Amino acid sequence: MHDIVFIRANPDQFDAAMRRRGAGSVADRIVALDARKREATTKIQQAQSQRNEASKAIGQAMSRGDTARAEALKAEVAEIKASMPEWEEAERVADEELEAILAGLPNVAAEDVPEGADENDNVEVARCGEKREFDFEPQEHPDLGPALGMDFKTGTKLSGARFTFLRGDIARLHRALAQFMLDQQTEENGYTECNPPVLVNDEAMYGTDKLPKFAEDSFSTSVGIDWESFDEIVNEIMPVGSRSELQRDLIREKVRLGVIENKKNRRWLVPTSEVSLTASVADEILDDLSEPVRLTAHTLCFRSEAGAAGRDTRGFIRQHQFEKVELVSICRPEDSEAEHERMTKCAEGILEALGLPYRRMLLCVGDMGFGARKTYDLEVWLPGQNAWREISSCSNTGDFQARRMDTRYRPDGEKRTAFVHTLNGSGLAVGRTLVAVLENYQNEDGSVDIPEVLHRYMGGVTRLERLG
RNA sequence: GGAGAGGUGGCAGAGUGGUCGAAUGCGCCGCACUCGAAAUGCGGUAUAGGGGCAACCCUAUCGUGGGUUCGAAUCCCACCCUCUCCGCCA
Repeated sequence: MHDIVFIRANPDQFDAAMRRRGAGSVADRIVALDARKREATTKIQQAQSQRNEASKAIGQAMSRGDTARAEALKAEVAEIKASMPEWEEAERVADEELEAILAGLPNVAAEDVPEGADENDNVEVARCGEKREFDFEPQEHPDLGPALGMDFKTGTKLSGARFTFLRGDIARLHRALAQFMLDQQTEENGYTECNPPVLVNDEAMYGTDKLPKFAEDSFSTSVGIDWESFDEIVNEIMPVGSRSELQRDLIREKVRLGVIENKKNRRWLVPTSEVSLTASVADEILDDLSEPVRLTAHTLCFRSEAGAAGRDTRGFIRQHQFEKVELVSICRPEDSEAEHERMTKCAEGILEALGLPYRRMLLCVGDMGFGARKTYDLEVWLPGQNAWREISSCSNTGDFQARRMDTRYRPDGEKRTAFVHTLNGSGLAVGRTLVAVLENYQNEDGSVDIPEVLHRYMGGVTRLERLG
């Protein structure tokens, strides 16, 4: 969410920033709506002020027993109030449109974010670790995995495409990775371990900029069936006189199957625990931010992958359900750049401990997410695919989410409040890390060595062997 | 799911139609007393929006959204949340 006061004062600068992010020029429209809204607000407030004064006088007249005076004043108030609905409507209309426009605009990119259209324009800023020399042709994980218990067939049988069933030691290795990541982030890097809900309400999703624009990317849930709204829906589709019992039953069945959505008890499956962790401070005024609030959680994440039809359909890279250890920081504006660097290092530390080669990419404006000011992606080397693949994304959102969530702090010694900055990063995506371990630590016979740091989580198992 | 109770400032808690942004207590800040501290006394202590160079003024906010009324923390409706008991459940 953007600062309307800033847009009002710097419309050209704002337009330039939005054009940079591929949004059109909107400042004129915003400023006009804002002016119209404030005009209406002022009119309403003036009327309210007069009404309040007159009402007070009526109270005084009544207590004196001067009913004639009271009646005269009542007539006066009626006149004052007559003009209000019109202005209230004008305010509502302007405000709704203004909100709709503002909620759909991406964050302003930081100045040091490179220009560019897509991932090809991202800039490599660092590379770490040595690519392993293979004396055989390394396999891709979808070829390697099934013999080790990565069962794509059963996943598909249960849930459809993009679901996988892990069985045996590979399932344990997956858990070990998550445990290790969580331990490192809490023990070494000072993050507080959290275990948040993964089913959240609209407010949490809106505050972390997943709504309203990206509703299609997440799964939503509902509880039971709201039969009262059902009747409304049925009447809308088909007025009472015109429908047969059969048609009514069909509609009823559609509601039951969720074809017609029941919004009443809706909750969202989080696409990332960034949503739960960040929104945990929504509506708060934080007292002390001299040290950033650092939160981490290992949770399931759910994504519809609506925009990725056909991409990465093979393998474990892009699943509807996956696990991730998330890092979130809440800090003062002056600390967020340093915190962004620190957070990225915390994510990199996992790759280094696992001995996985990676590179750090600074995303160009065209490839950045909606809410980000600046983003680093970490890409891990996959020798089987002979490619770098994203395994972490660390973003500074500045005050963009804080404004949506209304999260503030009190700067030292000041009476006023100011918006915090929020940052989020993966430390790391667990499933993709499993893929990286498989491809980087594979042996010619199809077994996979388990990195040393994971041994203490594996109960004596040091290698994944082919099953049966 | 059934029955009941309730949601008021940082916290506790009063307030059932008018001068209530809201008593009182606690906490916090300042001042006085004191060598210093405690105790005591006095004063202050919400957020947001709009207007003004400023002092300051206006408006809104008592879970949320509607409604009744000249006027709503107070009355009515819907929703959300919390607690207690019963039922069910990992």
